[in-house]
Amino acid sequence: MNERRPTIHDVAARAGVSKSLVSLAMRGSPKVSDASRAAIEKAAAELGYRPNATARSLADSRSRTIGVNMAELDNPIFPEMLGGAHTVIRSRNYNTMLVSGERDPELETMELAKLLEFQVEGLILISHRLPAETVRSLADEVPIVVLTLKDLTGPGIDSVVTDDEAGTRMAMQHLFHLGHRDIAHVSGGSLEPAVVRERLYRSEMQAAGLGSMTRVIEGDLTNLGGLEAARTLLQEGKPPTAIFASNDISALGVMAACQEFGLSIPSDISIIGYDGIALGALRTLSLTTIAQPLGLMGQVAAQRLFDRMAGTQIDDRSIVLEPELLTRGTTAPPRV
Amino acid sequence: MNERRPTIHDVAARAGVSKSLVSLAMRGSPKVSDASRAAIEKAAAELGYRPNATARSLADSRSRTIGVNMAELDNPIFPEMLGGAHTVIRSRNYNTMLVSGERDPELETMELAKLLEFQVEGLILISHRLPAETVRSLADEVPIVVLTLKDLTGPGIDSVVTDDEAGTRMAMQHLFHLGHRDIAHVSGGSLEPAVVRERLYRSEMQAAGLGSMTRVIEGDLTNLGGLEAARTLLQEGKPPTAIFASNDISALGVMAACQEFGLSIPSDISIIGYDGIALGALRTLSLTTIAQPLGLMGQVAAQRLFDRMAGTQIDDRSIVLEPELLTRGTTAPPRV
DNA sequence: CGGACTCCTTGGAACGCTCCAAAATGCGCA
DNA sequence: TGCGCATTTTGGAGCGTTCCAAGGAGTCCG
Repeated sequence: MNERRPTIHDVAARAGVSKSLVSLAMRGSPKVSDASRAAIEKAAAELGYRPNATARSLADSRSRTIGVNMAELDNPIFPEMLGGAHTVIRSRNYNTMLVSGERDPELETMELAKLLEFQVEGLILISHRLPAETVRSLADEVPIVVLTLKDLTGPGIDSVVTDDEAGTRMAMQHLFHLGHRDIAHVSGGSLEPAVVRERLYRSEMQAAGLGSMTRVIEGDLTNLGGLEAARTLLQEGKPPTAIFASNDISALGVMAACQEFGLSIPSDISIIGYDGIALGALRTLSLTTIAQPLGLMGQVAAQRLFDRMAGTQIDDRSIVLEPELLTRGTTAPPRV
Repeated sequence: MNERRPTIHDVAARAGVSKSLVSLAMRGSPKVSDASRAAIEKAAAELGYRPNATARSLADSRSRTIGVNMAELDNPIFPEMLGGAHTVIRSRNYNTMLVSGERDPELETMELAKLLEFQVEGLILISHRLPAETVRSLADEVPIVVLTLKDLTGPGIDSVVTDDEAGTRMAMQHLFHLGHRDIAHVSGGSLEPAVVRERLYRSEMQAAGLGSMTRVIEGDLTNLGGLEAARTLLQEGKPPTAIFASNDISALGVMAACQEFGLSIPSDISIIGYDGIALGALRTLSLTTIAQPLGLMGQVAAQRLFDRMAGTQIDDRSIVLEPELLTRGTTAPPRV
């Protein structure tokens, strides 16, 4: 490796100008004469000069960095959102500092603290397990956008979500239109989106006069959880004609269980998921689902963050995007 | 947001000591008296003091940050590797700065330049599209570990790969043992691992006296590529009894094509992939594959990087990990 | 030819921390 | 009581930038 990296001083010396002028030239200021600019660029190139972003951050107290927290890697919706956010961040010439709390609130708090020490100018929480209070106190130091959870509000906190009520309604209507009446739900635990989906499942069943057929089996949004929930359900006796799973990953588990029980999809049983993970489009799976615009959510989150950072006085709010029904191969009319 | 963040001076003033002592205390130096330490901690807590990592980096010229490049997000092997690397980086109390070149060498070069400006102490290239020369010149400034490509060597460059020759041999032996002789290969383009896998497929066929049955259809490591390659193959006439795909994602495409052609897996046709993506374990898919220890590869890469950064004089080399056959549901003896 | 401008260019003071040499303090013991 | 030594504490000089007020060099015009 190198001895020492050349600094702005070295460039200045070599170009025969002052460090201040080099600083201006490096930032493309229009008030540098063509002659000086040329000399500086030449010197910089010869020395292999690279500006030191750390020093720059310190001097102008702008880190040009956004912190992103992603609690879990095993559900692909999060990397997809990350991709969207990342694109916007890069296009603004900012950097992304990524941390992961691994679902452990304490670890997560520490990781976020590190981000703040690095002076990130904004925070995107792609998924988190923090108490609302902690998030609020962080928001006191830096603007925050929370993805997928809208229950969290407060000064300096925005959220980006999709309309889970509408989405669930679309899922149920899709099944109703196909002629299903005996529809079970594999739920997803106590996190907000799962709760909403379960609630809407129930109310839609009720509204369709199918209150008595309502069946909810506890899942946990994982593949295995879906598998086991569906096994439990199918062991009980007469299978429903359709299952609405709280997310795609668990829907895939449900599919596996159905296959184990010799049910063919969609002729014996229809399955619909929620999320729209890229994976579900694989021809092998072809999962009907309610798609959230995952990449877009990430983009919108990042954009919102930049607006906020720009200081535009804007209200704290949830940005609600619309989900979309993707009819693929796992749903069909019930057998008559 | 806040007016101004408290600095070490504010803490010093409030605790009635010098800034130097606060600096020592904050870093847990043993030479601070208990009384001072208590006073400092109290003051810091009251002010909500947070050390400024940027200033610290500048002062001791250590950024405590590792840069990671991930060219593409759509093959899940990369996020899995990222997860492994991330864990190690965090455990060393370092931060991860993530960039993505989106398969565009020019963009990628710019992104990496930004990382260097941020004074990252090491670089992990989880996937990249850079000319070898560019990588070598980067390695002049900072240690680099390259994942999945071993053709790249040079001072300061290490790589972490799995033994693709052994892996491919395992795949072929697995099929041979099951009794397959008519085995086709869906290849993966010109990147190194795919080339090796294709070469070994050919030589294994040859060695088994099946040179005349060798059939390679051009794929591109994507799902769609696999789908189309397999369609082409199956249209040709008599299908092989087994297909070895260059990676899992394309193997899933191959599966879809087989289903389209009414072939059931594994009774009519066996399929084996390569990579061991988590997804392949989903019960719905149950893809037999040669697993690379993806998370471990990321961990090893990060560890290697830290060794290198510690200045231990070590040879540049490829670290080669062993792949493993995961026999799942897509392979079986051929129909007799 | 001098003043008023405009354009460029400059040195020094931040930014918030670490490092270092040196000063202050405290303690044991002769 | 005083000296030596170990333990604490301190101010100042960086780290590589940006920012700013001010200085120099031309240029134009009366």
